[in-house]
Amino acid sequence: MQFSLFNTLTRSTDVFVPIEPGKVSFYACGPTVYHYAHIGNLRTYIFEDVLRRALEHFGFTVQHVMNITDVGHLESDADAGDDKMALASKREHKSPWEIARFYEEEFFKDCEKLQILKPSLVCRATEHVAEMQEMVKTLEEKGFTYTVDGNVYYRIAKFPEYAKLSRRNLEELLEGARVEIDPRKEDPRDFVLWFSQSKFPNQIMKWESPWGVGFPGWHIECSAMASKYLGERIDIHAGGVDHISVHHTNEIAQAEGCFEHQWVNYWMHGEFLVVDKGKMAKSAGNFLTLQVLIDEGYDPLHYRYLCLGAHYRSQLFFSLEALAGAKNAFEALKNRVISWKLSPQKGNNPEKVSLYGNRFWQALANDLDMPIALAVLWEMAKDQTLGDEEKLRLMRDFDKVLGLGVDNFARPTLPQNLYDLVLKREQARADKDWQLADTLRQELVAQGIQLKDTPSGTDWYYVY
RNA sequence: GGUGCCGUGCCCGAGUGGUUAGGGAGCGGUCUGCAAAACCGCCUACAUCGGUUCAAUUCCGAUCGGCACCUCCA
Repeated sequence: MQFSLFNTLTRSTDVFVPIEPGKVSFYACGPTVYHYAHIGNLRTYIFEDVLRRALEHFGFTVQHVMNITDVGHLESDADAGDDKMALASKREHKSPWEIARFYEEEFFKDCEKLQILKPSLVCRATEHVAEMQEMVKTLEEKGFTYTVDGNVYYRIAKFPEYAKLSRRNLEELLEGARVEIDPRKEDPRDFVLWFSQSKFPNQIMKWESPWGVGFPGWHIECSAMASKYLGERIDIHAGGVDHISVHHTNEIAQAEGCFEHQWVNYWMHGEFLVVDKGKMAKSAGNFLTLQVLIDEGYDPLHYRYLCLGAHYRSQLFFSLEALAGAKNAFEALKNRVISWKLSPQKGNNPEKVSLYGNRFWQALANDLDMPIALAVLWEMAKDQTLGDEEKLRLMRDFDKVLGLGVDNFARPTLPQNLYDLVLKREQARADKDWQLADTLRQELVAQGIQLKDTPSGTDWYYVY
């Protein structure tokens, strides 16, 4: 099966061919850890997780590296009132390092709840400042930089392919520049590799450097760490669409300036989660964390399921109504799977089984077309010519990329007092005391337990 | 202001030049002691206006609307 992916670099869906047969080097831009991740951020990590799982299914050994940006935005004098968490942390008298570590841990807790596989390797920017400085030095030696007042700038003019990923022309960038221009720059489009003269004079995180005491520019960490762990040639580099025109463009300029050859073969970008007022952002009002959804009574996997329903390159319109729909679908699917587990009919339809398997994986192989894959999954689940055992086998296979935790789906065990009620009602039914039976059922419903009378006995499940 | 993407039924969301994915919600039926689940059926679509075509939701153009990027940002 040919596995194809949409490559931002070529703007086309290309057959994936790794540099080294059977192996994939995969770098995913990680979180900036001075705040909780919001569900928009998490959508991107779910996309990357599906990508990684799909690669593994198709037989590749994936070396998945993710950075933690724990420097760069931790100025002690953040824009007043803008970053509530930073202010809160300040009140708690935590250092930037403590803040960073705290949110890094929170981030991975969220990922775990969403069943996002942990990267093979996680690297922190603060622990790789030396590597970044080395890269800046190399760029300096090759003439890609200039230094003014201790700030080292990347000279865009020296890298003609600068716009190859964003496909913007440089004049447009100039015209569009709406931010204040650093007068030290030769060209407004140049960017900083090392700051010794920050616009944030109270920066707490500082390092010695050949250019002065300061801190690295926003983009150098990814170039330096990705290259350190994955080499000078990388198969896949992924992130959010917002990174195309600045962050990844600058990463390319840095890395390819150093190596003098193509750095990354496939660039992949996940689209945004959007809400009424636009993309989810840190402005108050549309900033939802996973915990908020949990507090609203949702399982993190409901959110994962919601994300799986949309293609990663399409914006997803988030609403609680949409999430509720995902929740209902997920719970219904879960209950089906549990019923397959409880009374597995063998079934004997190997042709159909392999057909469904092929269609599902074919969809994934077509640039991770998860919406189509889910449609195949539902068709399979409702196919009465398949046995439960066959369906379960397919679901377990599909779950390798869905990551919904099919193996964990189980009929809940009831607390003794509720189980006693179930038994009591069964006795009432046997006695044909329908009134008592219905009363008992209502009591259980009030406790969130829905009963299901079947020819082989009474079954139960939680209603959410 | 510049650039790009998008506008699908109550909601989320695929897709295709002609036979209308999938899920959720709703409605009706079968089943059930009654339910629930399941199954069957129904219900709402392709922003607007032109054009190309035997035929357009699908191609082209315009308009309106939304979003994103150009600036830290998933």
